Amino acid sequence: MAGRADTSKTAESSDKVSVICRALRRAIIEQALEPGAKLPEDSLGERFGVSRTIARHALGQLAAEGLVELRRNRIAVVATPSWQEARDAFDIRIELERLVVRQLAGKLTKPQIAELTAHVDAEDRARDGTDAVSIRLATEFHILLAHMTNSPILVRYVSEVAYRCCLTLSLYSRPHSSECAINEHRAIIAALVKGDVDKVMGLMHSHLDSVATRALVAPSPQRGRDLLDILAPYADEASGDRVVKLPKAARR
Amino acid sequence: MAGRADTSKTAESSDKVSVICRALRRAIIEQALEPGAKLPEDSLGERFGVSRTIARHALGQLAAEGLVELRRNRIAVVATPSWQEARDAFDIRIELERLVVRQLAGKLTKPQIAELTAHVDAEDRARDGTDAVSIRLATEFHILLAHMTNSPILVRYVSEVAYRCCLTLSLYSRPHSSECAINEHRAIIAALVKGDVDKVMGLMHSHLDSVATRALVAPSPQRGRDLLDILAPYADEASGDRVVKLPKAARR
DNA sequence: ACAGCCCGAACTGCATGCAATTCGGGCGAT
DNA sequence: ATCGCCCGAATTGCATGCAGTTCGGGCTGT
Repeated sequence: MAGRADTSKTAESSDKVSVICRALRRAIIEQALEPGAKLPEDSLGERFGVSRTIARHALGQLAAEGLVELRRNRIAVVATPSWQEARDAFDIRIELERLVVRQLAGKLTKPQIAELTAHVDAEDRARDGTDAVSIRLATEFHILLAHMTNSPILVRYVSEVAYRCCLTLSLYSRPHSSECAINEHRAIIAALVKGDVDKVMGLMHSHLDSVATRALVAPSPQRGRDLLDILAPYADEASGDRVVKLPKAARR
Repeated sequence: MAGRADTSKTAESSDKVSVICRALRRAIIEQALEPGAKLPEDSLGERFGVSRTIARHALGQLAAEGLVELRRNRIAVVATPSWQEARDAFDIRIELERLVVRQLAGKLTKPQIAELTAHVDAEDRARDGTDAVSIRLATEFHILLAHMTNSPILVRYVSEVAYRCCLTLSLYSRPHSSECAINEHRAIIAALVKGDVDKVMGLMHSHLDSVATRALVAPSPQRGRDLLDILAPYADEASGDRVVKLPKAARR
């Protein structure tokens, strides 16, 4: 009822493909796979005991979700969103999740409330564990909320954009100090139960916004890591003076 | 500048696959392919001059977008969203497009304004043409707006959800009386140029909302077309009295 | 040393082939 | 007649094979 099995109708063709997708998604949001990590089809196929065809199909799905970047004739890599894209993703996420809580306010059933509080408790318990797990749990809290709207489309979009945000956090955030404040999750649950629509929408907004602004620390001139962009301002003067050599270390 | 080529980084692996995707998307939103239409892999491959592998991959992508439904070991079909899903899609769309115009208000460049008005003029000119074309143009107007935000993610989501809405219109709408009022498009452009954020957000909201409510005419007891649901209320009394026969015509 | 070229290895793009499953029509039983 | 079963055709699920492209390291010339 409350938490559905999710394999229902959200694409995810057969089984093997979706298994790989799930595994990779999880690896990505737990930062076991960093942005830019290579994902050769054979390796994936070998690791998961399937042929390249299937691995390839899975990569296609993940690319459609924006988690993976596919370049023709080149090895697929974990997506490396630009800072601007990260900010855009958070903006979208804010709107979508406001919609979620708007639909949910005052409509939660007892078992749903129990499930949510149980999840937050789990988040609490995981505080001593690795960052990876707590990040995943924090994200899953939001996805759990989306599930409760019973709107598959909303679930899909919230999930996707939440994953993307996770991805960007691993790029642009500091050691993410317990990033998704657990107390804010509790506050959201409380406001949802109380049925105060405006309050809960405000809470969700500030919750996400604070995560975004705390994490996405300004266009940070250096962290941009895209060689071309970094060099752009110097390009004009390149003729006048010799630029520092970048023989090999600069690649990749 | 204004209207980008879009083949940039939004997944869409190589070429052949994305060609098929685009063709099918278009066929779907122009209602050449109705919801429920079968999409066998071989036929597609044959039609587009590729192997089943590629056709299959394309179907996977479209399924990820929610335009196609994939069932294990069964022929893929054009998605048939439930009425509730249609309503949900419109709700999401409203939020997303409000975000679009919020970002755009007062920020449009001259050439962008020209492009928009040119598009609306094209919509006007197409009024005598087939419904299919005018529906497509109306949808493309919204996607064009999204493009101008320069946010690939927003473009992707707005496009997807707009296509989905198109799909549902072909299911639940009446002959859609020039459904996406062209004048409302003009009004939106005007408000965007004027830079009145609240006004334009309101306009977009009511524009989409009116399309939604005018088209999605209530849960309409009959139009539901899912035999099982229709019969559900009668199931209890089935033992007492013979139900009208439904030998073969009832199927599909 | 250093840059540039070159060639083998690695990898992707795609088609094809085979096994498993579903579909659909005809045939026999009721 | 109608229902149910059964079997061939259609179709999917997946692996493999081959051709074309990219990658990366060593070699050569300067």
